Amino acid sequence: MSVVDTKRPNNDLNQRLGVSGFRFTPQRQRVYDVLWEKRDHPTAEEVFIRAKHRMPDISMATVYNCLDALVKSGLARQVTLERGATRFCPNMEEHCHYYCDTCGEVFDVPFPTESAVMPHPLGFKVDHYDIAVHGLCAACAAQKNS
Amino acid sequence: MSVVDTKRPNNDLNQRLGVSGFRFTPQRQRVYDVLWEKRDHPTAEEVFIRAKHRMPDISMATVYNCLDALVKSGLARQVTLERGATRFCPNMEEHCHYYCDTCGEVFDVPFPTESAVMPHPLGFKVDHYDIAVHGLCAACAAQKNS
DNA sequence: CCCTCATTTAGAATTATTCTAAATCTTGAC
DNA sequence: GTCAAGATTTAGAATAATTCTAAATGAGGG
Repeated sequence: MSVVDTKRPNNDLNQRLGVSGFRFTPQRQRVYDVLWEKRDHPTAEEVFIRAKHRMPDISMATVYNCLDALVKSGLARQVTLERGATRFCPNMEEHCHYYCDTCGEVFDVPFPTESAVMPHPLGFKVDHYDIAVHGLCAACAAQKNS
Repeated sequence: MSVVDTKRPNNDLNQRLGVSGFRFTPQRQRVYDVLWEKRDHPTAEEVFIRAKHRMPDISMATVYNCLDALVKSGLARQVTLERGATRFCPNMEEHCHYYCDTCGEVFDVPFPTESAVMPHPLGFKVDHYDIAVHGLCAACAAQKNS
C-alpha cells in the first residue's frame, strides 16, 4: 500500500458500503484494491484475472456483483467508451476521459463540471457527468506521421 | 419526407459515403432514413426491426455494416451510455446527451464544446467529444416524489 | 442457537456483436 | 457489352460480455 494511492478515500470501505445497504466482504475489498493498484480502467474480466492472483476462488459473477456494489456505493465509476466491455475507474473526483481510439489508452484529466454551464432539460435532476474525448494519443499520432 | 428532418445534411448520402471509401447502397440509405425518421437513439436491433418494415430482406449483419459505414463517414454517432447495446444518433451537431437512468430516455442538448476549455494531455489530437449527463428526467423525478 | 437474508459460486442462459463463406452486385478496363 | 476485381449482402455460426439460477455459505439479530 506504499505506492500511488493518492486521493483514495480514507473512509472505511465497510461504512461506505453499509450506507448503500451492502455488506462489507473480503471479495469487495479485493476488487476495490485491484482498482486502486493500477488505475488503468480495466474491464470486468481484467479485474477478475487480477483479483484471482491473491484470491484464487473468486468467481466472475462475484466480480460483477462487487463492481456493481462499488458503483452503487459511489466508490467506482463505470466507463463506457465504445462497443464492447465496460471499464471501471475508482477515481471519483470530477474528471474526463481522453481515449485513444487507436491504442485504447485512457487518460484521466481533472475537469470541474461547474466550469461548463450547460442548459438542462426542464426538471432534469443531474446525478453525474460522463465526459469522454475521443482522438489520437501523442504516441499514436507520431506513429501515423512516420 | 415531410416530417421532422431538421438539420439533416442535404449533402448527398452517396457522396458522403464515397469520400470515406464506401459505396452507396439501398440498405445504407434505408438505415440512414430509419435514424432520421425517429431520432430516439435506437440500438442496432431497433434499427433492424424498423428497417425491415420497408426492406424485409435486410439482415442484422447488414445493419451493423451500414451503421459502421455511417459512423465512419461522419453521418452518425455511436452512443454508449451504459452497459448493453450501443445506440445510434444521426445528429452530428455538437450536443450532449442527457440520459435518464430510470426510464432510459435520451435528450439531445446542443452544446458547443469550445465553450468548455479543457486541458488536453500533451500531444493528444482530439477527434470528437462525447458528453453524457446521467440523472433523472422530470417525469421520473415526479414519480419518485409521489 | 436459530432464522433470515445477503453473498458467493459454478455453470447455464441470454444478449450483443463479430466472423465466415457463399451469393450478388458495381465498377472500371478492355 | 463482357469480364475480372473487389465491395456488399446474407444467413448462420461463433464469440464476447453480461446476467441469471439455484445451491451452498456466511453473518447478524433475536
